[in-house]
Amino acid sequence: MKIGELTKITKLSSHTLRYYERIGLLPRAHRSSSGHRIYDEATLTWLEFLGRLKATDMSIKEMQLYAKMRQNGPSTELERQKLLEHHRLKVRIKLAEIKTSLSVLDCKIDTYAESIKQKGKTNGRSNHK
Amino acid sequence: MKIGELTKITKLSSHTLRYYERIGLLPRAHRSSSGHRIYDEATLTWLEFLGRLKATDMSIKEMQLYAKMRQNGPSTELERQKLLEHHRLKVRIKLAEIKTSLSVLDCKIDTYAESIKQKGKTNGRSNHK
DNA sequence: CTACAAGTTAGAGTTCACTCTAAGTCAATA
DNA sequence: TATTGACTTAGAGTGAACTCTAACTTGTAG
Repeated sequence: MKIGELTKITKLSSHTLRYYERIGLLPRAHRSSSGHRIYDEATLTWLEFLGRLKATDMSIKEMQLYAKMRQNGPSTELERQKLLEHHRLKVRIKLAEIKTSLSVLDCKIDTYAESIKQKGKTNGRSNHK
Repeated sequence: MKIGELTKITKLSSHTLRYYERIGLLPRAHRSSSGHRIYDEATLTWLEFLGRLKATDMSIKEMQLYAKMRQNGPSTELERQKLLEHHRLKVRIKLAEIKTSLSVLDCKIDTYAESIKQKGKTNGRSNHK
């Protein structure tokens, strides 16, 4: 498939896709006779996985490292596993942090709800005319 | 308390604390006779809450809006509640996304574990000498 | 009294992750 | 044949959130 089709599937701009290739997140795509990039299914699968890493806030630098190891074949599998385990740990910590913050948010919202309800009551009494 | 003490408690640099004041995330701190900033408990509490917003990836722009409403007193409580509810929704979505990605990560790590175990077996057989 | 650590300001610099521009090529349609 | 639109490249520009610099003043320990 051509770059335009891939932008539709991945919601990444063609600029971004070319940028990813430039910095080594994507392997150099095959070119058509006219020099246009031709992508295959494997690239799509890889982009989907990159999306997961991005969704969990992995930095481009770390993704580049992972991508490079992947290019270097099966001998890097143990390293790759370790990189992902390390990342997973950070994500778990972040997840716990978000959960805590979310309950603080819940609490704050409840406080506002209480306060606003209270104001309503007061206004009700004082605005009787 | 002075800025140095606050940096130790909040783990934010004095640069950042002054930056926050400059952009309106923190109200202008009282100054000592010599012009040094003097912070009170309320500022610390507010910084802790800002930390929760930051931990859930609220942008500085949105925090500025919230901070401004806060400065404008109780009449903005309903607006503030709505802002937080809107933010909470985004956080919940992000949380779900992270959970999904985390299980993809688990799966990938398992795949590596399997593959490496398999390699171990093969080597064990072929390296019997 | 002298160091020196900690504070002040305005404003410049950095990093990240894109995002866009300019100038050009190529493929398909009216 | 002319135009339209998708593609190519190298490289410049952007916005977010800090982070640091320079030049200066102030507070405290020896």
